[in-house]
Amino acid sequence: MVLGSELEMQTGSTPEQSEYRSDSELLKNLNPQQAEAVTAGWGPCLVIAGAGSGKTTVLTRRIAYLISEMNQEAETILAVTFTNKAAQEMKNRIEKIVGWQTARKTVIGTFHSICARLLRYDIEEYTTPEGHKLKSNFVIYDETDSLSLMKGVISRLNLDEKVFVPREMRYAISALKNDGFTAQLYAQEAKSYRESRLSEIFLAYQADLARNNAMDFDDLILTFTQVLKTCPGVRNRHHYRFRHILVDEFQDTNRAQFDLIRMLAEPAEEVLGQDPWTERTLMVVGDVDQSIYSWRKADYKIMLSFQNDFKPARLIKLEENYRSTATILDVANSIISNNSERIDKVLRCNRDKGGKVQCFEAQDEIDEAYYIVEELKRLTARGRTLKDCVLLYRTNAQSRALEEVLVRNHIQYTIVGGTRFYERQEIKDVLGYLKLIYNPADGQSFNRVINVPRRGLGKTTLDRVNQYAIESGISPIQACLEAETIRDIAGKTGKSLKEFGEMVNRWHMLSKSIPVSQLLDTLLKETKYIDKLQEDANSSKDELALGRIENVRELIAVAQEFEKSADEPDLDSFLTRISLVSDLDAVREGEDSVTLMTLHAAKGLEFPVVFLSGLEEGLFPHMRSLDSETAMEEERRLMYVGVTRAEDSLYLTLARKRMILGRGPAGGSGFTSNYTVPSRFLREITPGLLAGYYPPPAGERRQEIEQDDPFVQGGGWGQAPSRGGGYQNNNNYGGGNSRPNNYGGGGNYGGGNSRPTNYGSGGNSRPTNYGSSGNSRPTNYTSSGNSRPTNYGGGGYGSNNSYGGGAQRSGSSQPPAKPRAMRMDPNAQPPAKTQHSKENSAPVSFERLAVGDKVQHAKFGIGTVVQVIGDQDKELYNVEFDEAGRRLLDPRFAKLIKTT
DNA sequence: GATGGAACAGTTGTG
DNA sequence: CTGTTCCATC
Ligand SMILES: Nc1ncnc2c1ncn2[C@@H]1O[C@H](COP(=O)(O)OP(=O)(O)OP(=O)(O)O)[C@@H](O)[C@H]1O
Repeated sequence: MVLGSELEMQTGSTPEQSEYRSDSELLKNLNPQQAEAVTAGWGPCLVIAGAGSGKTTVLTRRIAYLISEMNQEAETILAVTFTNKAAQEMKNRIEKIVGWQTARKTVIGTFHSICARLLRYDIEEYTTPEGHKLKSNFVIYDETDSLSLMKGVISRLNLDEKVFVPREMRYAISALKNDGFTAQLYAQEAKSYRESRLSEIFLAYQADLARNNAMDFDDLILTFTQVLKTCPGVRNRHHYRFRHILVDEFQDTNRAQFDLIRMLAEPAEEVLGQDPWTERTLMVVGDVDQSIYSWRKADYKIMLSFQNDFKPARLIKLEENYRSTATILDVANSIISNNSERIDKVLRCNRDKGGKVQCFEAQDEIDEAYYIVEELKRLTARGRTLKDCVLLYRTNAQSRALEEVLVRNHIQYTIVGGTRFYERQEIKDVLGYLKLIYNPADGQSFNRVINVPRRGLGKTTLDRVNQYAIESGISPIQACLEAETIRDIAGKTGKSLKEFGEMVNRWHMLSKSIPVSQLLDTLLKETKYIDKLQEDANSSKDELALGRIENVRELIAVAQEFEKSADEPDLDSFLTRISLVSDLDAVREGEDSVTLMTLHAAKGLEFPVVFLSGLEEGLFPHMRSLDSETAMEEERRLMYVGVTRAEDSLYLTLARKRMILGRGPAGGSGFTSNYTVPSRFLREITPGLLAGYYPPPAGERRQEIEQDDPFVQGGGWGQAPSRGGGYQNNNNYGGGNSRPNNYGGGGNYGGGNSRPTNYGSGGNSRPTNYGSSGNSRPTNYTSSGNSRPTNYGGGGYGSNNSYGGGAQRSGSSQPPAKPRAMRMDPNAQPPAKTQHSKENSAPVSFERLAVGDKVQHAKFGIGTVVQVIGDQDKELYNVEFDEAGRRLLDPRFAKLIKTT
C-alpha cells in the first residue's frame, strides 16, 4: 500500500475528473470474489481473507463504488482504518476516483480520530454514568498525562504505590475500558478487595479527568459509545447519516469498538415494517491470522461471530494472494500452520516462485545490522531503491543498532513510531501551553508549564495553588489570578502567579482570533522559551538544547502546514490532530530512504524487500509470551504478518549475542552477553525454502562457553560453529574473533552464495583492546559516494567518534541534533562512544572552522558557522545555511569549503 | 526554589 | 544503558 497500486497508475492524477465512469472500470482487474465484495448489495457483509488478497483494495473500491455506482452520498460513508496513515492513503485513492470535492465529504479515520471529531459536537449533551460533565473544549491526555494523573489519584486515596502500582492501575483501567466497562459499571462488578480498590481508583481517576476537562485515549471510544447509548437523538442523527460503515483490519477490533459500530449501524428503535438494511451497508474485512493486538483487548472472535451479531450477513472469502512470491507465501503458511486456534483457509499464489528466503546468523546486533546494510547496498546497486526496503523488528529498542550502522554508512532512513515527535520534552512543553490556553481547566498541562521556563514557582507553590483550586472549585489558572488571596503565598510569588495567569488568559483570548502558528510565536517570544534553550545550548548545560530548538521550530512548521491544508485550521482541530497522530515521520515524497518499524506498525503495508531481524527466542517470540500458549500463537501471527509484508524478497536475521539494557540477558562481565537461541519460528519453516542458515534441531543447544575473559570466547567461536547440520551453513568466521563489532578476520558474509562482500581486511584475530585493534574496518564500507580513507572507528563502534554526516537528511524537518540525541531523534546521529578515542583518532583532513566563517556545501549552499560543538578532533559545526536552514555537520564527512 | 549527582527502576507492541 | 526520582547542598 505504500507503493503505487494499479489503481493509481491507471488514473494518473486527474483530481476532479474521474476516469471511472463505468462500473467495469471500477471492477477492472478484480477477481470474481473481489468484484462480488465491491458490488455487494444492501446489508451487512463480512470479508475474510488472508494476507495480500486485496482486502484493503476491495474496501477502497467499495467506497468509490458506493458513491459512483450505487449513487450514495459521500457524507453517508464512514470508514475505519487502523492507522492515520492508512486513512490518508485510502482518502487519496478515493479522491483519485471520485474527485476531491466528493472524497472530502467521507469520514475516514481511526476509531480514535473519528470519535474525537464527533465528540466535540455532542459531548455537552452528555453526562457520564458517574455524573460528570465535559465541555466541548476537552483535551486528550496521552499516556504520560494520564499516568501522572493516576499517581495523584493513588496518593490522594492513601494507597501504597508499591501495592497499587500506578502503571499497572492505568493499564488495568485501560483494559476495562477496552472491554466496554465504565467506572460506574465496574463498580457494580467489583467483588474482591483488590477489585474494590481498583474500582475506587477507577472512579477517582475519571473524576480527575473530568475536573481537568480531559479524556484519555480509551475514553474517546468508550465515551462516544456511551453518548450514543444514552442520547437517542444523537444516535439517530449519526445512524441516519452514516448509512455505510466500513471497517478494515476488523480482526483487531475490541469490545468497545464493536459496541460503537453496533450503535451506529443499528437504529435506536426499529421502525416496524421496514427492513433496517434498506439503503444501508456494513462491510468489515479482516484476517484472523493477523490478529496481533490482543494486548489492547482486541479479540478476533468478534469477527468470527459477526454473522451472528448481524443476522443476514453475507460472507465473502478472497483466496488469491497478489502480493508475495510463492516461496514467501509457503514460508508464511508453514509458520502459521503451527497455530492450533485457527480456521484453515485457502490462499492461492498469483505470482512466480521467487527466490529463496535468505537467512543469516550474525555475531551480534551490530553484525546483524552490517549484514543488512551490505545487502541494502547490493540491492540498491542492482536497481532497487531504498524505499523498496523495510527493516522490521519486534521491539523498538532493536532499531538502535540498525540506525547506528545505517548512519555510519550514510544510508537515509525513516523511522516510523518509536520515540515520537510529540512525546519529546520540548514539544510537550509547548503543546502544554497550547492545551492550557485551549482548556484552562487542564491541570496536567498547568503543572507541566507553570515553571517552564523557570519562574521561581516550585512544588510547594504549585501544591498550594492546586489545593486552593480544588477547594474553591476553580481552574488552576483562575487560582493564579486570585493568588494574592491564597494564604501562605508570599507577595513576590503571588505576583508571579498572577502574571502567569493573566498571560495565559490573554493568550486564551488571542487564540480565538489568530492562527495557531502565530499563537505559538507569541507564546514562545513572551515566555522566552527558545531564548532559554539557546542559553542552555551556549553554556552547554543541555547538550540536546539545539536539537530541542530545532524541534520547536519544526512544530511551528507543522502548524503552518496545518493552517494551509486543514479544513478548519483552528486550535481545536490542531490539538485534536496532534494528540492522535502517531508518526509524523511519514515517508517524504521524493526522498529515498529505507523504512524502519516494528512488526506491529507494519500491519497492512507491503514492501518489495523485507528484512526481519532479531529472530531469537526471548526476543521474537518475546520473553513475555513464552509461557502462555495463547500469547505464543499471537507471536506466531505477528511473524506471519511480518513475512507476508514481503513482495519479492525476504531476509530473516538473528544474532548469536545481543546486548539488552547494556548487558547480556543474564550477563557475566561487561560486554559478555549470553548466547541466544534461534527463534522457534525459523525451525517451523520448511527447510528447503531457506538459504544461508537453518537452525539446529530443537534440543541441540548452542555450545556455550562460560568465560570471564571474552577474548577466549572469541577465539573459540572462530573455530567452532558446530551447527546447521545438513543445511547450508557457509558463514565463515574463520580466524575472526567474536569481540563485538570487530569484523576483522576475513569473515565472509556469504551465506550460501559466495558474494564478494568482504568485511575484513585480513585482521587480527585477537585484539587486546577496542581502539587499537588494527584497523579492521575497511574503507570500502563507504561505497555510497564517500571514498575518503578515513578510518571509521578502528576496531569497533565502541571507539567510533565520527557521526556520519552523510546521513543528514535532506528534508527540512530534520532536526539536527547532537549525537546523544539519537534516542530522541531517530534521524540524528549515533552516540559518541569515546572510551578509546585517544588511541584511535584518525588523521583528519578538513579545514578547521570557527564561528562566523562562511562556508559552502554542495547540497545546502552557502552558510555561516554559528557554533562549534565538541572537543577538537571531534568537533561538529552548526551551520546556518541561507537556504537550507540550520544543520549540524561533521566536517569529516560533509565537505565544507570556506568562502569569503 | 534550583541544581547536580546518586540511587533506582524498567526490560512488547499503538491510537 | 537510560530515564526518572530522591536527596543533599547552595
Ligand atoms: N485483483 C488484483 N489484481 C492484481 N493485484 C491485486 C488485485 N487485488 C489486489 N492486488 C494487489 O495486491 C496487493 C495486496 O492488496 P491489499 O493490500 O489490499 O491486501 P490486503 O488483503 O489488505 O493485505 P493485508 O491483509 O496484508 O493487509 C496490493 O498491492 C494490491 O494492489
